[in-house]
Amino acid sequence: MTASETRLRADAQRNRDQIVAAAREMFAAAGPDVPMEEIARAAAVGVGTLYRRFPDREALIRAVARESFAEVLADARAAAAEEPTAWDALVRLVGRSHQLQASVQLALVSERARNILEDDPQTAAFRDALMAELDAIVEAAQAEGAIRADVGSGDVAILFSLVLRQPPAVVDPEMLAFERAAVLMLDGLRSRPGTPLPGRPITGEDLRFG
Amino acid sequence: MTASETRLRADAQRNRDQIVAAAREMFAAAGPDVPMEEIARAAAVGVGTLYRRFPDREALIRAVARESFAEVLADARAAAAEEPTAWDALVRLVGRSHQLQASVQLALVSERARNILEDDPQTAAFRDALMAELDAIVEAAQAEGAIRADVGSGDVAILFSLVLRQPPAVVDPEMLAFERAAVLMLDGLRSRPGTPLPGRPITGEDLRFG
Amino acid sequence: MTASETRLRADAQRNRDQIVAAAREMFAAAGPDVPMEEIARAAAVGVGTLYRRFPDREALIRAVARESFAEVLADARAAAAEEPTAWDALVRLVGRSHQLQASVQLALVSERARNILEDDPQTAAFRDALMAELDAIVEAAQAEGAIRADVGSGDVAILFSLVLRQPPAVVDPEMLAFERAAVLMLDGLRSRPGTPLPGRPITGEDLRFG
Amino acid sequence: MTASETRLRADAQRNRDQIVAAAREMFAAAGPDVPMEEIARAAAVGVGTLYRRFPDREALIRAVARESFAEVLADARAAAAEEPTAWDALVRLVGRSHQLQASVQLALVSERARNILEDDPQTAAFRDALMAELDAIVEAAQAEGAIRADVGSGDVAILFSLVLRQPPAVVDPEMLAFERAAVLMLDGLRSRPGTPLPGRPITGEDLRFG
DNA sequence: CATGAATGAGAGTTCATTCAT
DNA sequence: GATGAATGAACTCTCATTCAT
Repeated sequence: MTASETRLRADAQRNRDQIVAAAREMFAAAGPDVPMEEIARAAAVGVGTLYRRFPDREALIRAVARESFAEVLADARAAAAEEPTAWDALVRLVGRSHQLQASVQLALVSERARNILEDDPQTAAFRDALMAELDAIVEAAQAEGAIRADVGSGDVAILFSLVLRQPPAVVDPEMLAFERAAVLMLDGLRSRPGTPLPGRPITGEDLRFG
Repeated sequence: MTASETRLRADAQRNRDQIVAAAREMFAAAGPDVPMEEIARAAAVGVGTLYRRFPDREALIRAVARESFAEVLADARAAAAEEPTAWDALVRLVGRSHQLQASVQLALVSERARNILEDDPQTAAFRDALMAELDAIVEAAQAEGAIRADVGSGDVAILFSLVLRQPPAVVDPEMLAFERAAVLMLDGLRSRPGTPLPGRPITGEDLRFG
Repeated sequence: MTASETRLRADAQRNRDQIVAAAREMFAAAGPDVPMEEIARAAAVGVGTLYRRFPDREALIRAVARESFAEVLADARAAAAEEPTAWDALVRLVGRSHQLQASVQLALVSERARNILEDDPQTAAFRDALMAELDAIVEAAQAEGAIRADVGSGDVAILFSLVLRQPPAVVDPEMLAFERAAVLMLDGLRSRPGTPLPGRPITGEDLRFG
Repeated sequence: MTASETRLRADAQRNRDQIVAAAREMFAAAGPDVPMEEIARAAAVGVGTLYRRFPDREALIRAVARESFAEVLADARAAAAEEPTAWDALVRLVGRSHQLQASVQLALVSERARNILEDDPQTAAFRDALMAELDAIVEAAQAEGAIRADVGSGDVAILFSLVLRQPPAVVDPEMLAFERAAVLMLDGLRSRPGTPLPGRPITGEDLRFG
């Protein structure tokens, strides 16, 4: 999708997609240090092919992050457009946990990945767009009176990032533990006489730098 | 302190302590894969000494986890004993975030560490004791009418584990972002007409197995 | 031009020529191990094309060496025919340093290339013809009384090969360092009461085998 | 011998020496790209040991070059001190061809090695000392009337570097081909009505930079 | 006991060569 | 015929672990 990437041959494109998909899963499952060879195997290609497409691990991480971010962004826009209220949009976004994981993993959890993505303009662009979307939703939700006025979109983003991290996998999914946690967090955001918060609302801007 | 470890000579004990302390910091800072040699260097001992005390990396991880868990457990007991209400005890526990991090990191975040600790009876014992303590606190808080009745101590543990993970380090600490998130979560637990939760309360028992 | 190479289509021939020319430059500049892909790129063809024409690196090395030797041979013949004295022919040959480099590089400096060329009859034929030419020139120069009688054409060839190797590139070309070295060596060959030489004259024959 | 290298344990020192010796031979025989594993095998150590002592190939190249240069320098000083005339000292130096090879190989022939050594202050220091020694010898030889006045020590260094390069190995050593070439070159330097040289004498200074 | 040297397996990366388009 | 994609072997370098000093 980059300007600098000319159209690939059909089979090459298929391989590329398989690689990114495999990497995405393996990064989510085992962190950004999984052996390249395993990623290649999972994508059913040789290592050489992987390296032809992505000069090094960093390039692959960037590619995965971009794709993930793009999906999340699309999701956020769809939620804002389709849900009747901003609050409903927020609820829907949290519900997407599974799809958000890979990106959140990479973007926020791993030290290494963070450093890499920090310098990637494309990722930065996606993140900015995503924060802009969230800004709008949060503001609208506050106008609706649905969530407390003393939080900013940065606060919401952080809460989201917390619930959406790779679940410890220690809990039986049938137990809906994370769904419950999400509801509890949303309830904490609700517009009601709550405990006063320390500091000042965290904005999207506040999350821009490390 | 293990039964299997006979009393060490004073200097040997000092070495052991330095090693665990160094390992704890480095695990927290750089994950459970930091080179053993670096840990040794940080502890000002040779690798040989490290290996004499801990036969392999797993043993070291277990030792660090045990120590961290022991501190958290002591903390929880102190909170229960010293705070006027169970709710205050909960608030105090969340506030301890910084001290909890290392253990939570190891115990919950890293896939690898999780697998190792899963089979360690000592760690299991600490975890059980900790969950028992939390059970009591949560129950008392519910009796006080401080938190909603439809949550279990497992729900609370999960919420805690979420806020206590290694913070993304992307946010200026002056901004108090994590303190704010903690308050929002606690507010979600408050006894008030909240959104109905899916599933059933998660108990401490529910967290026992993967 | 080989018997085994049937006449190529015009464009194929152009490709072949570009490849050899590119290889020649890159071998001279970066040794006989330059990536095949880079040679292909420099020749503005795909690797596949390169491999269609030259089954492997050795074949390409041979082709470059043959072409270079052919040029040197032509040069030597022209010098012998056109210069008034044999001595002048020798001087002119040394002066050709630049054009000789690529071939000398490949033929004499790189261990690997030497081994490859050793078994190539075409290269051997060129070398033999070249030595024959040099034989004649040296003999004539001795008859002229221009150079000492106690050297053979093999001695002269070795001296030439020394000055003609890839210059260390450490010296400013404006300084004429290699031109000066060439003159000094030629002066050493001059017919004058010189230091007696050890051993016996080296002939062209003597250089035939490794 | 570096200030930064604390005294090694006896066995470690022995290994280190074996490694440098092995590397020296293999570099001379097969260029600066020989597989590290082969060097290790030749030195009868594991690769790990090699890498513990020399963090990467460049460090090893530097070590070999330093050692070689040091020997050459000692040799030059001894020659200047022990030989009756400066001319004899020059003759003796050229005769050392075999011992000079490795250093000359590394320092002057391989593009790669040159780049590495260019930035190494120790190597630079050795080279400067060596050039100073040669300066003195050449000047003395000119005062003796033994060599022509229109050459500088840089000219002599270049001539030396030419004869001392790795001999093509194509010639039977019994034939004394290189000894003969050396004599021819020395004869070219002799003080006699010779061909006028182009440019101006090359000094040691002139060789300092690329 | 402590130390740090040595080992060797394995991960990342490059490139010659083959082959589908 | 030409192209550039894919493969896999080879090489460099790192690090857990063992062992001589």
